[in-house]
Amino acid sequence: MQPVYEPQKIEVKWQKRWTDSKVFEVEKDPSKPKFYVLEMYPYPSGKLHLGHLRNYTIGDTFARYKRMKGFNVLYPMGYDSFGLPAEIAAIKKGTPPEVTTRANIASIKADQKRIGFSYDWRREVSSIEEKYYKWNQWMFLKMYERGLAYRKESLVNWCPGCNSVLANEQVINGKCWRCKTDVEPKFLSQWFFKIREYADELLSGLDSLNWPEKVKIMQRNWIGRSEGTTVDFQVEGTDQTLSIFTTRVDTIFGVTFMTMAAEHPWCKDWVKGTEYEEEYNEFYQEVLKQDRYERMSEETEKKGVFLGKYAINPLNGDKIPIYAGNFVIYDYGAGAVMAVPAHDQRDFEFAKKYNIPIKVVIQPFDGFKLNGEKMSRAFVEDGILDNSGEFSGMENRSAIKAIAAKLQEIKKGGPTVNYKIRDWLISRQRYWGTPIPIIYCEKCGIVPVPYTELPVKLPNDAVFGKSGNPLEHSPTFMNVSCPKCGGKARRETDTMDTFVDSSWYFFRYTSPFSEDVPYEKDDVEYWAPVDQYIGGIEHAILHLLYARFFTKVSRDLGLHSIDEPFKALLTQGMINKAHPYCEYCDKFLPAAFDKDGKWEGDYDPETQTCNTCGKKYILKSAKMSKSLGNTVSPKGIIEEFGADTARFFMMHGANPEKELEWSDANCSSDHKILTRIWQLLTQSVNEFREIPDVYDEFIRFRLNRMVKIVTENYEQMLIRDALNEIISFAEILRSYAAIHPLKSLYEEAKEKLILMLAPIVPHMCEELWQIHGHSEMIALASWPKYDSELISPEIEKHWLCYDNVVEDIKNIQKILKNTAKEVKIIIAADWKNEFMQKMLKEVLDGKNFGVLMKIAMSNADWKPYGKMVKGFIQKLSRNPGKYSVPFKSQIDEYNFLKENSILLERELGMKIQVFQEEKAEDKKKSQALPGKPAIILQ
RNA sequence: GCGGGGAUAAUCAAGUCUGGUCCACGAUGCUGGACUUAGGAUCCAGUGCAUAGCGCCGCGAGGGUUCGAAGCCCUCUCCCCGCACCA
Repeated sequence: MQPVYEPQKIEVKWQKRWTDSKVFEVEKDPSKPKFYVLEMYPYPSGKLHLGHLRNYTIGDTFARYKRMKGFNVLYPMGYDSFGLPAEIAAIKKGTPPEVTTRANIASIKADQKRIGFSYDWRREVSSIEEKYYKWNQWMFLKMYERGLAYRKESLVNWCPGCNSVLANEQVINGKCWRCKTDVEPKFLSQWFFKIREYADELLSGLDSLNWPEKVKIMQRNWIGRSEGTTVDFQVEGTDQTLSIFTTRVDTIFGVTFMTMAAEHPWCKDWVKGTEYEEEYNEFYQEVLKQDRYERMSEETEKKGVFLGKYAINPLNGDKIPIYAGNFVIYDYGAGAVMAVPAHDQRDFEFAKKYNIPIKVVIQPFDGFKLNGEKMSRAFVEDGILDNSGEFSGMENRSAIKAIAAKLQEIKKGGPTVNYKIRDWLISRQRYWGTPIPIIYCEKCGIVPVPYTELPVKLPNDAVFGKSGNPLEHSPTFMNVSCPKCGGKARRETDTMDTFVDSSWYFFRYTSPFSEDVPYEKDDVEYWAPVDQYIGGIEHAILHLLYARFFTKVSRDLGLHSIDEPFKALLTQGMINKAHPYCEYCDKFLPAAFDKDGKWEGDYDPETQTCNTCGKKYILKSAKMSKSLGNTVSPKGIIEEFGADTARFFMMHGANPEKELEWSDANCSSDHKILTRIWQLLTQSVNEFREIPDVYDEFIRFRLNRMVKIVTENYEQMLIRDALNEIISFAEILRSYAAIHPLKSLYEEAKEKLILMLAPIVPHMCEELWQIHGHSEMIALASWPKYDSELISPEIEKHWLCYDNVVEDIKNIQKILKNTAKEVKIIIAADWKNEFMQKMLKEVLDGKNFGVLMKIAMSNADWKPYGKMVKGFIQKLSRNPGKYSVPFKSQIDEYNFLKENSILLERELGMKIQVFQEEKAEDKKKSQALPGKPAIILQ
């Protein structure tokens, strides 16, 4: 009896066998090629969602494929388990963060196991474990020793929602990346990692990576390398020098004022006790109050106040007034800019507002002379230097180099490279993170915790819900004695950004049990770098930049010799779902239910109307989100159809990098497809053939072609394309099964089909593999090879010709309403074959109609068919690509179709006769072309 | 504003790099049929127009290159994403 497809049963069974037999547990083995597949480890927020399911299914499919290809595959999983949500839960519900977190990990892990991912679970890493975060602290101390970790007071991003500061990378459009609250500027003393020190290498390293270009561009822009010149402006009456950065040093003779960031500490000093103090203070307060990102917007009016000081232009000695302005960024460059109103639009507007002179120093190439007083906007294009001392008359591009050289010569600056990226602020005023291993001693100041005292553990007596960091309310944590002098001291209460945790976890996987070092060098150097990393685009800058930085730092600490952590990166597409959208209100209509399950959405599903305006809504693709209420739970799919269907849907819906549209209909149809394949592969064939048949050749051709295409697609992670090829071969195999197949070939085809599917639907394939008599698991079976001789372009052409004949016959049958019972196939005359082959060459050679006719008519064999020849040449020259000659000669074509007429009869259920044109009598015979025989239905 | 990616049949979506059996993969939906008491089950077929097949139309709009364009080039329209006073 044919076994029934029972996913719930077989899936759990095979999951247990995989665990029991430890098939996915790997050790380093220098004799085998390694492959490291990794998905971004999740924040355990409770439940696995479809995005996770997709991410891990992509990775698991690829890992399983690489394993079958003979690689020693490292494929681990872990949890990015520190972070704010657990702490918020502690404040709201009183449950300690650790309890919430561990419960969430257990829940998400159970879901992952039920889907059957092939992780080496022994290597699980969780950042909340002391044995893990100890090494965060160790790294911090190493970086502190090297000056790569430092504490500084500066203007930072404060998120009132999280009650903590954020790194620049974590501020998206002025809002917190996590909770979307508007961030505020604050002056605070905080810990930083000196990522700028590595800016150049982080930039150049991108070139070697097999990453999406988009992500590389985003990182390049973020790092923001800019070549320019530093110019030292002495501040008159002080010993201070403003070393400003400019990319337009060619305009230096046109500087008529300087602008400082209002926050710059010098501003306050300069105005102290002067007539400018009051005005400045007012201005400063206004700037501070302004929303930081509103202030940055280009529309905001440019404002400033004079500070009562002057700077000296190092090249011409001009005395230039210094202003504080609201548009200068404090932590880019020197926090001050030289202003050239004639050649910079922003400076121009500022100068107009405050009546500052406009001095033209670059004149257009076209000879038109600009006049500073009459200009209505700045002239920012290239031109010839004017009013610029010894540089006047120079073309401005070359003047940049000349002036920079001059500045260098007189020791007032010179060529400089500047970066937009700022150091990584890692302090967080939160409990649930890695404590920063620093002690503040009343006498000794900042004292690092000795290595022997690591880890600095999180205390159990922290109180949640009070204002500020819970660690401040833990006396056992706070109060310590100084490791140096033994005196009274207190601990740093800031914890580290959780992005520190995720910056090296991929190395820990390679060496999860090491105790004296973060990871063993041997292990890392065997397994790393990650060969294929898979995750969301949202980390294009954040995690992917920090991890690269950490890799370079740890390399320089001698921990390993790897430059880049992730060789190849795949960013998976979003998951969307068609959702009600009101065109009149111009918004998506959220779905919602109240506590008792009563409908509370913004639309009426019965009448398909919008609740606001009452008009009909349309369905539009929307990103799955809690706020729209259009999420789908993987659990539901697994309960209804099984894990393999869930996986199959994820892989079949779209290629990994593309957006995937969720649809219930597609999901159940995918389950049908799987069930059909199961039936095909488990049905018994009653009668086999002994004698080979032409159809066997066709099957052999399609089988080998399928293996080739599928292999190539898997290799490029085009899993959907691979799957489509598999499905279409399954249909061919079904028709083969129906015609008493050759036993050996049929079995071979079935097994290869199972092998091709195994990475995607592993449980079903293990079961099928066993049903086919294998005692070894398919998880470790080897990937089949294909015979490229069987899929030569020539053979492909032959079968294409066959397909065309079938299609043509079906076409005519359709028109005749299936009344014909017999088919005559007439193969084009031999001269036509030769004619087409030769003339095709001439046409592609670019000869025109007249010449072609002359050539053809000079051939005695073709001359008798003058009229026909003319028609052919006309057709040929219109589009030669449409005509190909699949067979060497008429007789080859005849034999091929004659042999395959049995197949045609089977496929079409009609009697087939094949003739040569020369021996046929029907009028239509003249229509026959090589590879396209004339067809007559009767 | 700058940078990147798109627009393909009723819908989702492949093909675009490397122009030529593309009368555009695959799936959904729809239509018809088979099996049926019935089916939202299963299976088969069809799904631009024309037609005893070889033709025509068609890949956002318009133009161009070519023997030949969904693909290459130019112009335009619209959509998405990232950055955004960076001196």
